[in-house]
Amino acid sequence: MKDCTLYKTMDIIGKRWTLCILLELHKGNGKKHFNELKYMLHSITPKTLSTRLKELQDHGLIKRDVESDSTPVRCNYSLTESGEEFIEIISHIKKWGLKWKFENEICSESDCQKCGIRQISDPQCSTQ
Amino acid sequence: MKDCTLYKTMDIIGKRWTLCILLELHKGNGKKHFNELKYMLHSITPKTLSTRLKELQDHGLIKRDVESDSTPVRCNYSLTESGEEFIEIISHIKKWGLKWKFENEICSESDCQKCGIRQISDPQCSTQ
DNA sequence: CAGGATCCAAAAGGATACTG
DNA sequence: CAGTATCCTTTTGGATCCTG
Repeated sequence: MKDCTLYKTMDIIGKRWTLCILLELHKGNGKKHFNELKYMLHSITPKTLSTRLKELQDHGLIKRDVESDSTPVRCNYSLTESGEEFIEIISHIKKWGLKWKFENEICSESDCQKCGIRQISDPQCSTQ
Repeated sequence: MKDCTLYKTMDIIGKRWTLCILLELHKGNGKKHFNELKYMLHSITPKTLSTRLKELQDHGLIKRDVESDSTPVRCNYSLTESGEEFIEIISHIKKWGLKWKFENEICSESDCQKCGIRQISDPQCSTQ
């Protein structure tokens, strides 16, 4: 049971802050620095952020680019292709949550400003 | 951030064993007893199983029916409509996991006998 | 700026025994 | 049979300080 694709996947994306980080990277223009992420996810500690970023890199959902010509060092984090595709799953979860009343006044909006995920409006798999 | 539909939903379904339980209920004919589940998820403890079942009931994904004419008491657990629909999300997660190589030899099969989820074969949202 | 190191608190979950 | 109670281990993540 534990070596099933599903559970492997859930082990990666089921952890606290992971979805927040993916969404934060999805919302922006595509690149964010460490402290920028720390600021957006205002109650995350650097240790936890660092851990999550490393996990997501290891599993190929995000990538880390160092600006070579900057002092001090700056690192750009962005979603990879698999990371972007994962956002679709998050959309489905949101759609399900909205349908079955796991909602609040903000996420009931079709385009939630907080989580940056646009609600899927048709029954097909929109690529939003 | 924390009161978003997404995070509420993830709080419910992101916990260890939860997906296993939903899948176990999905695989069967629709009804399973407590000890039956405990046996299928062989390393789960009754405490954890009890906790998860209660959570899932509270959130409406499963229902619990007591067989009134039995001694000792027997309880049937089964998926509700929202629970069944959630299985579709699990299918999407599996599809994503397979595409991006979070796989093993078993779950690579289009119909995984272990997790009971048939891989979605077309790009649309199959209701499997 | 981007983290690593250390210490600590809280929570989740397992083992085992017991009960209506 | 279907859990509950108790105890305990492991995991997780937060706080804080430090560094290349």
